Amino acid sequence: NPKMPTGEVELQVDDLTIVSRSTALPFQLDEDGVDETLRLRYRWLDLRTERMQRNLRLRATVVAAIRRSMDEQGFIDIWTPGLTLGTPEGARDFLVPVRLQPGTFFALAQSPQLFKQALMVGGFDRYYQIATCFRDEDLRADRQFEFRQLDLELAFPTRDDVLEVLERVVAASFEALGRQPPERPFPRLSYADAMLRYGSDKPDLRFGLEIQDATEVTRGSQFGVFAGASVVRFLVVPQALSRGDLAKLETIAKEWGAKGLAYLVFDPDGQVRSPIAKFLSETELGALGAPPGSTVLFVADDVPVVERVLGALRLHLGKELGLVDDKRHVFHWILEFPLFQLDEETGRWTFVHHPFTGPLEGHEELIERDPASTLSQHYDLIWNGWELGSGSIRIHRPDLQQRVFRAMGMTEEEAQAKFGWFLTALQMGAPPHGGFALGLDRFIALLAGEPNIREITAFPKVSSGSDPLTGAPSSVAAEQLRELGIRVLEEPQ
RNA sequence: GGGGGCGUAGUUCAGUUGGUUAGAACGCCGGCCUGUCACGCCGGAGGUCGCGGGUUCGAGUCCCGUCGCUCCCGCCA
Repeated sequence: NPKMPTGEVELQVDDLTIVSRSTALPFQLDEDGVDETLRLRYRWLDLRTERMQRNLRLRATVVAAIRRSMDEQGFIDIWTPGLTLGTPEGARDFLVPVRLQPGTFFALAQSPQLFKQALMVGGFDRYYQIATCFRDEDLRADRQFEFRQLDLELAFPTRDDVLEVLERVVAASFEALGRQPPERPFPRLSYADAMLRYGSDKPDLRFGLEIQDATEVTRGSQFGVFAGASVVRFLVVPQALSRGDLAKLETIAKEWGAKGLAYLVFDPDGQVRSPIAKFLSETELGALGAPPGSTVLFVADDVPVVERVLGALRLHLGKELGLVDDKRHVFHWILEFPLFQLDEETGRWTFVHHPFTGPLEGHEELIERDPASTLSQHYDLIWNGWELGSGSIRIHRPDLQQRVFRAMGMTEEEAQAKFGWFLTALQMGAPPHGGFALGLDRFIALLAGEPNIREITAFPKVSSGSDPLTGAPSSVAAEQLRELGIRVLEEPQ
């Protein structure tokens, strides 16, 4: 049968020995759409499917290419501990009780961050590792308790040196799969620009539909909502939307925190449909630059709300109206994130990414004076709207590190208690350094065209955090707990 | 912690405005078939409609609760 790959092969059987028998299978391996829990419970069968074979082989190919690229670029692979010191900041730790010292706990590493910085002080000027990280937070399509990241750090790098390393790794991965690598260097966009034009710090740049600002035009508007808002921004949708479309969009806008969604529909015949048209002058209407056959969607509010809502609408419309070109692959960098953000619970300044991120050159003296305006040397790598990873040029001077801790309301004693060993390390001739962490699972899921990272993980957990294959997690024997000096207050259901 | 979606044979699904013995395909079991290749033909087994409660003469269908899965928000330095 010429239609089959092995259609020209014919075997003549002389002798047949059955070496292994099978019971009836719980599902058929050539069928799509089998319930995922069932697939995971019998993962050894699911792994036989073409999809899983393809995905895990793709994963191995990419990992091999990454290691080759890192090796060629002069990085050496060093392991850092999985069992380490817990940190109250950041993600929740997975805690591991310690038998030899009852009442104490290790935390499973959330990232090798401080260890890799210590490696820089230790004279390994190009380190990398495919590190397993653990975070006890709710699972998502793109998040598991444990995940792998390509973790790397360099001594004496410029920001562009770091970006170059990553761009080569991405290109090597594409090449290993026989694909055309994305054009380099990847486009770069400041955080401020990204928020202004796309309402997101990880915009999908496969389509335009940029957010525009009308605050200047509407400042003295007759329309009170516009006149009173901090900012008024809008999207010009290249379609005259129906009443039903607009109602749907308003629902979305409200879900994201907007009080309402003002619109102007410019019908193809030149008519304007809108409850607010009467408030707007010819000058105001003209300044929007919306042609017939389009719709203008306004959000007027404080800056964060406007950004969030229009960012969400832009993404929704991009998909809904088919503006996203699935064949395109857009990698880009977001640069110059703020260093601090206000913690709404405590009212204190806290770090945006982690407290070891260096301030942007020239922004050092803003740390105390104007935390909100202090920009950092942090950068994110984005692929089609997915955050693939992030990195920064770190703080390598102990005095600067202390100032950043202080700006976040941390006393010297607190800083010592939490990061004392690390501050001491910085005091002993730490070289300037910086690095990156690339989320391997997300990267590979995207390369494989899979909608979630379970599909590129051999034995993943489901979103409740349990493993349908082994049944983990489980309660443990009383004797085990006694040995650890632990008493359980809540029995499992 | 919050919001949306899903849950019916082993699997994927259908199941009318609530109505009699809950169906199909594939799989499974038995039989037949000496050129098959999604083999074919004949026959058969297989259901606590996720679970619990309620409304009703009557519930797969309506209501309440609960469990599981999933997507999202919060969270994820």
